[in-house]
Amino acid sequence: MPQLNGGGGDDLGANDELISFKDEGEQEEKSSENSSAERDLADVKSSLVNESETNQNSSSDSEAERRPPPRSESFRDKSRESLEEAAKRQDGGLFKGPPYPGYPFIMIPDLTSPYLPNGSLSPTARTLHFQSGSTHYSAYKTIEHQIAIQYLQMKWPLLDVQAGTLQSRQALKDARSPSPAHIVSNKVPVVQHPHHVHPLTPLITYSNEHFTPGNPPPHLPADVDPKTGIPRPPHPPDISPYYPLSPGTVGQIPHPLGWQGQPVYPITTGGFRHPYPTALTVNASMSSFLSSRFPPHMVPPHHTLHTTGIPHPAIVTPTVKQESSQSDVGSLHSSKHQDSKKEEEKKKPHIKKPLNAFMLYMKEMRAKVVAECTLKESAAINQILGRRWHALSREEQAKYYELARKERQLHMQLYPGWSARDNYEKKKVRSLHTR
DNA sequence: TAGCCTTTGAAGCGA
DNA sequence: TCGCTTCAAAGGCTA
Repeated sequence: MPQLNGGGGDDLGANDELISFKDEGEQEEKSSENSSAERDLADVKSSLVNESETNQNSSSDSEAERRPPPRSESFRDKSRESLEEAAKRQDGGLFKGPPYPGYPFIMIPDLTSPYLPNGSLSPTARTLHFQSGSTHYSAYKTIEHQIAIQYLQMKWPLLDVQAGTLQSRQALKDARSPSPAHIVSNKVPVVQHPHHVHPLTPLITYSNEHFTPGNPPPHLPADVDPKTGIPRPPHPPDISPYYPLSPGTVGQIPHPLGWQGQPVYPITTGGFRHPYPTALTVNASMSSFLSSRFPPHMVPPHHTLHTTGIPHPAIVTPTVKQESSQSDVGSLHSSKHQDSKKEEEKKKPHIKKPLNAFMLYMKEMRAKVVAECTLKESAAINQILGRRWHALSREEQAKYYELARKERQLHMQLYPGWSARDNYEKKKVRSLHTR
């Protein structure tokens, strides 16, 4: 497993996956990623994925430059000309490039100076400094700092963390992703498009409302307010920006990214009986989160949101049971129904497995891939995402491994007795029948 | 309408 | 310990 600290960690991925990146040079990785959308789209559009293809014609130099040799994307090299032709065709129509300027490439922190005098990052500079490589990662003193910054960019893909560009992008954000905008304005979001809900929302919900629009650009100290210049408390190295709260302590922990000492986790403990002991503040962000993670009928109206009792995304209330109960109201009151209802009530809510690193990555990038191409089938999208996952640099992958690790840690804290076996056995019966 | 497809990673389980 | 299996998300597709 790759580790942020270089070894001995728990679960940052397979070493064999990352070894190949060590000698390939991340610069090529970045460059390849820049064009990965076109190639991915071309691949998918031409033939989705033909796993049976061989590497007989894989001697393309340009291809070798863009892709790590160990990752023999066998299907990629076949009919390269046709793929390029397909890409050209799509380039003129279907493929329009990333709809979000600088995203996801902006996720790559760069300490060079592609920024405009006002601190913003010119679109051209974004591309250029993206292609210039990632050697500046070393400028970050700690991986956690890096993750925190990247997290800000992940949380709001449309939000240019560079100070000064916020207004120019506000229109775009408002039009396509209300999350940054409404958080900025502290207004209640009206509609949260599922595709633009940040996939890491489950994590964010534990620390939402803390990322104000003036998040410092990566090249600025994270603890300085880019607007006011007021230094902010640095991120405590021992507290995760994603899971800083633990039962009983969350109320006293000011979020490291919080502003002017604002309590980030206002905790109300009264009457909380949910498996999640840490009462989560329900606000605009949470409302959006609920809308995206739960069926509409499960999402209470915003005005009824309470500061407690918010289910964790991992908890799936048996909606079918609820619907069936509602449909039976006033119709049947047989004892059989009542018995089954009691049994259902006794059943524990379905606690889902915590998402792994790739799942987190998929959730984040799915909307982008869908936006770049017209594909909507998850099977095809996942193929693209799987390849992009392998194309990620170690740092980028480590970011998701770290998120997944924290997700599991939180999951363990919230559900001490939960085991993957609980869900495993439920579907095992079905699988035995179907497979 | 349930299940499949497709991806990676975590976890469980049996040998 | 190793290898296999299941599940997590997602949405179109299929029987």
